[in-house]
Amino acid sequence: MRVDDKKMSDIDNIFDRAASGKSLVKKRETLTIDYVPEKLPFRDQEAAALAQTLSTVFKGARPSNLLLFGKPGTGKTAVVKTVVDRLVKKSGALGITVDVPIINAKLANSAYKMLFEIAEHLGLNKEEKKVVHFTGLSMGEATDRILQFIQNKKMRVILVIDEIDSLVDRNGDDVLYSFTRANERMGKGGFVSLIGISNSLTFKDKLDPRVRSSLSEEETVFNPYTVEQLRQILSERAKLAFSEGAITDAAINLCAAMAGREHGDARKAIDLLRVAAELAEREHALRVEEKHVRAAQEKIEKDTNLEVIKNATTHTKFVMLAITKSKNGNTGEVYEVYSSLCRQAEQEPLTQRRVTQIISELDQLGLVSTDIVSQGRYGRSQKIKVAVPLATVKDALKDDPTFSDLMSSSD
DNA sequence: GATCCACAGGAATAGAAGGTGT
DNA sequence: ACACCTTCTATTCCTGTGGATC
Repeated sequence: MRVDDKKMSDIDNIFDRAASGKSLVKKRETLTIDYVPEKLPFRDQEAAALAQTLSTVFKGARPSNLLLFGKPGTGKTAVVKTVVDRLVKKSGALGITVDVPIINAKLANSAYKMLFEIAEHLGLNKEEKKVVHFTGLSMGEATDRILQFIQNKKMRVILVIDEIDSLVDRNGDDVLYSFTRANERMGKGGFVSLIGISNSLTFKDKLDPRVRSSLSEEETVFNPYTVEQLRQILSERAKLAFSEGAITDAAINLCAAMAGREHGDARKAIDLLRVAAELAEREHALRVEEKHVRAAQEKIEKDTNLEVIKNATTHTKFVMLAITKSKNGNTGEVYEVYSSLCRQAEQEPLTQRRVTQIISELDQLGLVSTDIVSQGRYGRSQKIKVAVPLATVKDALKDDPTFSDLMSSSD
């Protein structure tokens, strides 16, 4: 009876809210990462410096290459986006055409796909037939075609490569070398400037010295936001996003504090805010409170982990399961458990070498934690532990038919 | 102190998948 | 039709090593 009452009143609440046209969030898009506010608080200096560098383009010259450093969520991409936006508008007004493709190297997933995206942005594939496809050509060939195109059209290009460190990790700096060298080969009229955005401060060490000096003609470091700065950013954003009184100050403060605990990550702070709002709306709360923020934190973590495990290859899943099932978690034991799981599922186990590699991949993703311990005479091994709740692993694996038997068979 | 375990993790390479130009 | 491209997964072969036990 009571349950029914509660359900009825819930339904009433939904109707009431809908009827009064009131919901917690009034402008949802302002809570996404893609949304870039008009003015970025606490980043005036950096924006001005960037604008200064790029302004060279209006004098008809090539702006210096530029490297931006900073931890995730410190506003690097946002600053670039706002400045570039203004630049493009201004150049339109002045009748100077500047092309500013913004490419995310990490999302592109490979150097080749990145080149393909650059080609798309610059319109190579619209102008002529068959210029750069998404595979098949050699890297050098694809790069040459892009540069040739720029040269022929005398284009002014400021190429922004976000997460440039992941590009270099995967493919080395050959592509960057070609782009930095391009200007020497290019006649008058056209040019390419590079703006690299890097999360890693040690990124420069991985570069060939020639590329390094050329790429970082200028550089800017973005420092993490302080908790107080995060709080201000959030409350400003909340004013835009939420209806009057739909979120408590305490909730905002908590978001700021949680995101600040890591390294002043504004992206994370805003993610928290958005998910907290979603959770609050789902339970038809009158406003977003601290408990929603806490729940949001858990949900975000769980969702990303869930996603990663679900999309892993079968053997990676086997390894993950083997780690949860192994007792003391050293490599030999995990491999034993893994092999027997494979046999149960009638699959050929991979070599140990490959399994250690998979384990270190899992480690990098933060799904497991490893610790190298030496037991003297008894060898040297890793101690591997799962770093996510067991329930998350089970949740992720239960949809995969290969694992349904294994999961139910023991514990 | 020397030894020696039980691995860690680098290097080279293969081959399949999804493509290219000529 | 054929040589050749990149990327990803996986294998083979290999050298390196921290510290408890001899």
